[in-house]
Amino acid sequence: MPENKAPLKPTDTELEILQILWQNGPSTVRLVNEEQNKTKETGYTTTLKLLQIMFEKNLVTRDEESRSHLYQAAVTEEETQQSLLNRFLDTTFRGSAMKLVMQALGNRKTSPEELDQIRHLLKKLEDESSASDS
Amino acid sequence: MPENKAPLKPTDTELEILQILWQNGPSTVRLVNEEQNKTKETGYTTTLKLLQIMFEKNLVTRDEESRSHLYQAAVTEEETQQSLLNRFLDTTFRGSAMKLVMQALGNRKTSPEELDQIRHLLKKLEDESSASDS
DNA sequence: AAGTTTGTACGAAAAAAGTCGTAGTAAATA
DNA sequence: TATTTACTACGACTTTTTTCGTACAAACTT
Repeated sequence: MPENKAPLKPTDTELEILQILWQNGPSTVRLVNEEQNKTKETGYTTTLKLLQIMFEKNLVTRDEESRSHLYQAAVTEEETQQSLLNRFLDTTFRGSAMKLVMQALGNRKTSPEELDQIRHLLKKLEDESSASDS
Repeated sequence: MPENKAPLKPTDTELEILQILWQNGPSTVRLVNEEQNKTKETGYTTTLKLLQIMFEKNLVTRDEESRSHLYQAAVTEEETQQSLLNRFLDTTFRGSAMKLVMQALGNRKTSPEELDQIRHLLKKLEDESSASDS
C-alpha cells in the first residue's frame, strides 16, 4: 500500500518526464533527455535536475548501482491520470463528469469500436448500480 | 467571429476568475474578490491586478462607464473547456479520449439519468458517422 | 468643505517552475 | 598514465504567475 499523502500534482514538465518513464521503463537521464529533445530542446542538466527534484518529491525512484542512475516512475500512470482528472473536472467542468464526457466525445472523432467499448462500460455501470440498490 | 489567435490557456487563477464571471455575469472587482474569498483569502488589489492582466490578454472585456468597472468574460465557458480539454487529453491521456471517458465514468458515481444522456449521445454520434459514410 | 471610503493604476516583491553553468569524479581511451 | 568523455551534485539565474503596497482620484458623509 503506497503511503502517498499528497494529492499528486506533477507540473507540466514533470508529467512529460513521467510519460517518458511510463513508456520506456527505467531510464537513464540521458535517455529521458533524448526523448525530451524530440519534442523540445532541453539541456542535459535541466533534465537531470528535474529528475533529482522528482526524486525528492518521490515521484520517481532511482537505482544508483551503476554510475548512470536508472530512474523509474514511482507513481502509476492510472493513479496519476485519475488524480489529475479529478482536479481537472473540478476546476474546468465544475465537477460535472457528464459534461466533460459529452465534450470529449462530441468534439473528437471517436471510432465506432471505441463507441462500442463505451457502450459496454455504460451497461456495466448500470448493472452495478442496480445491483447495489438491493 | 472572434479573432482569437492564441490557443487559450488561462492559468489556474485566471480560470477561477473566469468561472466566477461565467456564473455571475458582468461583475465588479469587488464582487469577484468576494467570491474568491469564499474559497481562498485574496487581497482586493490582487484580484484587481489579475483582472487587469486578463483584460490585456483579452480574456475579459470591461465597461468603464461607471467608476467601478464591470468586467465580463470575453471567452465562453464552452470554448475554454474545449481548449483545455484538448490540451489535457494530449498531456495526460496521450490523446485517447476513450481512456479519459472510461476513467471519468468509471471512477465517479454517475446517475442513471446521466448515463442515459450519454447513451443518447452515443446513438447520435453513431447515426452521424454512418450518415456521413454515404 | 474636510474627511473617510471606495475605486483604479502600476511597480515591484514573493513564489513557483524551469533552465543552466560550473565543479568534481569515475570511466573509457589514446 | 595522460587526456578526454560521461556522469552527478548543486547553486544560482530566468521566466512565469501571484500577491501586494503605495499613490492618487472620484464620490460619498458629516
